[in-house]
Amino acid sequence: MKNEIEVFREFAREKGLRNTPERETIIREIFATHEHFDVDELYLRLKRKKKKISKPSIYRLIPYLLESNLIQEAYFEDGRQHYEHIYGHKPHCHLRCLGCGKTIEFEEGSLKRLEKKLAEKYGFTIKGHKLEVFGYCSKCSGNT
Amino acid sequence: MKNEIEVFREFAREKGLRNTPERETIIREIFATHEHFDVDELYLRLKRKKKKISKPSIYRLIPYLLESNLIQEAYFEDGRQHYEHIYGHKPHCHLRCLGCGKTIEFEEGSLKRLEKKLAEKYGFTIKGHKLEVFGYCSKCSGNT
DNA sequence: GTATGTGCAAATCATTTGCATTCTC
DNA sequence: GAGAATGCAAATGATTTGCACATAC
Repeated sequence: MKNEIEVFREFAREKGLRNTPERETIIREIFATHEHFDVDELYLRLKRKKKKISKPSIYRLIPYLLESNLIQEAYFEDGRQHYEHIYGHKPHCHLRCLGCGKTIEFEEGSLKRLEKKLAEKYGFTIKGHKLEVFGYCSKCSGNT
Repeated sequence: MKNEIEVFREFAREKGLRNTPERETIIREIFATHEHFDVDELYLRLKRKKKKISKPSIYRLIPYLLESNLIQEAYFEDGRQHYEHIYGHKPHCHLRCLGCGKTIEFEEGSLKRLEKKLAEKYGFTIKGHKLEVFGYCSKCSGNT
């Protein structure tokens, strides 16, 4: 299987975009951990590693990463959009604690069937879904 | 069944908040149509009806409307959070067209079972879920 | 009477944009 | 060499906050 850098190179070639060391650095950092990220966090991670990448470069890259399905939006919180890398991962949903923010990923096969059903019923071409379940984890239960 | 105004009055009393004509006007306007709304849209709707309500008053009320389960977040789009009133409605999910923004609401009973399963497996107290399915409607299919 | 809510104007903060320079293809 | 991408600084725009005045309880 191609790795994420190769995927982006190919995507860029097909789209007439250019590949740059900055873009490869950003992509490598995104895939370096399993963590979700927001732009500011990612920027700081890069800064800590002495990579001189500006925030606008990150912001300008994100639409392409979404389009090439390397990442997807995970959730919007505290006024910031959070993303996660999905290339090479099974599709999954999120269970989030409203107290401490802890996030658990889980798979849910039944949504495939649901997508098919909706496609037929409403004539949609389905591109994806986003399911978030929220509540309080065992530690936070009772605090609210 | 109590109406939305009564629900808020009771919520306010229990919380030690105050009820004001401005707040009732906002709540009435939210429930006046079935449409989803964002703060700016709601503000303009009120303005059109010659109601002098400021945006900060809307922003300050929203957390309480969420807490009292009169509204919930629907989706985040174009840099703005969109809400919908849910009091008196069955829980539902959204099917959104990435092309024209058209939104269809549908019910999905299987998520109740999923919630129960997650609660047991991870020890969570589940408060709710948000499922969005996206794709292209029949009109927009093929344009992308 | 007191604490809370309101409107206004100003502040904040994530994201976007203009622009001169640099770099890919 | 032309068109894209970069970094910087400035602009944008949603949301929040400070404050003086008004008002609900």
